[in-house]
Amino acid sequence: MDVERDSDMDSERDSRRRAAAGTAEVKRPATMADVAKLAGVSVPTVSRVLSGAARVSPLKRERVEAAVSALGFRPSAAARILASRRPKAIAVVAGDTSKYGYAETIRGVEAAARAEGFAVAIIVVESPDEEEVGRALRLVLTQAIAGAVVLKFDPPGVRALRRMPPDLPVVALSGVRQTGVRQAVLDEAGAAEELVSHLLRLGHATVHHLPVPPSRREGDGRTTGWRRALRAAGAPVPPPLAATWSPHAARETGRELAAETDVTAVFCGNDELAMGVIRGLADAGRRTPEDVSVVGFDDHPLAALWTPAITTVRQDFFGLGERGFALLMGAVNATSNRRFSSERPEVVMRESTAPPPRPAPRAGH
Amino acid sequence: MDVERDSDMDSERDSRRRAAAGTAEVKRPATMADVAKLAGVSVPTVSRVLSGAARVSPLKRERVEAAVSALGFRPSAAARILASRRPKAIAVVAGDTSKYGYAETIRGVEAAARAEGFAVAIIVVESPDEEEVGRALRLVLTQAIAGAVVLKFDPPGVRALRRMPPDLPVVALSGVRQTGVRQAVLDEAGAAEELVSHLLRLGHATVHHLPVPPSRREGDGRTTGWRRALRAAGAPVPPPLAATWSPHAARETGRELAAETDVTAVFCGNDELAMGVIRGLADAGRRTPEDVSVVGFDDHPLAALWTPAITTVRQDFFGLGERGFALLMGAVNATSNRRFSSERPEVVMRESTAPPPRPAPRAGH
DNA sequence: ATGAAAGCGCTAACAA
DNA sequence: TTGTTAGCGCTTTCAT
Repeated sequence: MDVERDSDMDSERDSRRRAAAGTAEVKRPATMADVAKLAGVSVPTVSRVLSGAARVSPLKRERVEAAVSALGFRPSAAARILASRRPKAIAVVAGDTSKYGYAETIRGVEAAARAEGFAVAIIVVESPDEEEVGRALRLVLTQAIAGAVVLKFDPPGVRALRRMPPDLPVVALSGVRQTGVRQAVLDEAGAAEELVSHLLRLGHATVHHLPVPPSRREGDGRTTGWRRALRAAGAPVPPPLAATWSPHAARETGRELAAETDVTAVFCGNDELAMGVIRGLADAGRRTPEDVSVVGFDDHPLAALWTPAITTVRQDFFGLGERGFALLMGAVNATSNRRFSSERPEVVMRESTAPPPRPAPRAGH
Repeated sequence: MDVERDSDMDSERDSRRRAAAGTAEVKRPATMADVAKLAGVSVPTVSRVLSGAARVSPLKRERVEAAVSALGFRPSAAARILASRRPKAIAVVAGDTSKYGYAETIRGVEAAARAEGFAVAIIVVESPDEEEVGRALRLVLTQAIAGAVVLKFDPPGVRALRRMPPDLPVVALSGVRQTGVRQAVLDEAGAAEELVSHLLRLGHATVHHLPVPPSRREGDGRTTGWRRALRAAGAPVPPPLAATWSPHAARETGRELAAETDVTAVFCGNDELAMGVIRGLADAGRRTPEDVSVVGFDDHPLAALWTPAITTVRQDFFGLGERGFALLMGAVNATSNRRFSSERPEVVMRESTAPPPRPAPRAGH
């Protein structure tokens, strides 16, 4: 393994820096009192300089700044929060952090938070079990935070949201509207309905649905929109396929679907599932979109690169995260009492959809 | 948009809960003193019950617990940290959070941290600019944290690491060994060398390289391993292609590569780039692996699903994150002075590699 | 504009 | 086992 050459001195350099910072005292980190003494001012004056709140004479300000850098002083976050009662961090509670939608949403929250000087603490809730949710919540509550954003994308998120203490400012992020809770949403149902309607208009007799694991018994917004589109068109509503987050399971599903020649269109709960289905279909010799149309959801960064490029719904997860943070700040600073923010995702037509191979019995209107 | 039915009462329920928690006082959150008074014990006893540190008589313990839940008491994290000097959070500093390797690494850190009761604060450093790095660092340092894990995957990470204060426990995570800093690594160079050697043994005269944007001038571990393999085999070392993180740019590169019939093998800095290259090659009518072999790096979850399934190197980013956290805890608790942890990623053979179309002029050794 | 005094809400020593 | 006494290192009145 290659070793960086320019860094051999790092540890030595560190200890030198450490010694320089120590100045008079032994090893205890410098406090504001140390700075005040060295600068010949009072502690509150140091505080004023550092927080920039009140006006301080240029002379003292200068001496304070000099003392700060001489001592390598860094204020204690804990003391600051305790005294001011204004934590500069929020928590994000999520069932996952790695999957595309989750990761992008968190990225959006983080970017918005960082712009306001807030850090974002991540707490994942792995399962909806009572115990696991409790553990996660306890972890959230032992942090010094101003509020929390809960990703209500899945059962763990739903459970966690339900158990958030009522006096902590909370914002829920999801695809389904819910009253009573401050929340930002993406109108998934509307977009799903539009996407499925498009398939129906292409002439498909119906559209099958492979959902992602739903956050609610009734199914999530995507499933709702799918059902709505079918009903509106008078098309039969086939039972949803077995929900999964795994593209590999979806590939298996695709192979099985290949045998059923009456399925000509599949609406997948997300793009990764669509990729799996397309691959499974191909394994079994059925082509997309010539034999079977397949659509996804989310506009995963690789959806446009897939063969064929996947028709999908672009979800602005990053923006969802940003809106969630904004809502939370409104609550934290009591600067706004907006409780709801919604955006409509946009259908993106690509190559994975086409009319069914043979005119379907009851073609679209 | 559909609205959840069971939640219409939420806000009303909340206010009821709030009122119940308020009991005697107005709206100030309950403190330990309140609990102590109600339970008829001293404040330290309450503390003992809550932290479980010292033994408390069953009677008092019970009364304390009753008081706690009656008041809906939750200890102040800030006060706790200030008094105990033991923050229960760490920071992760990263140039990105969404890309596969980053997201998985963070997930690993978070999981390990959560198991120890630590929260993970994410701070992203968007660019290596002096100013941006300073901003991010300031944000890190205004948090009450026990230490930090820095993802040294890119220039922002490298810069941030360099500027971490010497008295904060820090662990670097990367693919390249560096002395002087506590770090966990993946031996990317070794694995890359193995992968490229495999291509050479297949009969390719040389292997071209499309790097990800490197963290160092000399190139990262992947590039180093590639060069080493070529040199060891006496193969020519072509100039690396233009580095990028974008699969779409890689697609363009693939299209261009299609014109150069002497390139028969391409080693991509990660799987997403490999996907782009394969797609671009296909756009131009060249097939993988019949005409051109393409390999990636990381074992992205979609690499096995791609057509053709991509030969790559499986990187255990999650494990990297876990190891990083463990190293950090060793430093924080002064319980271990291990400073280095390395794992060797594993080559995964799949379908995107084959011998070159025509026997190359100087076939493998 | 500046300093003195008084906490913020908890944990850590210490004594009992 | 329990209570008393001191802080932890800041920010916030409140004088001046």
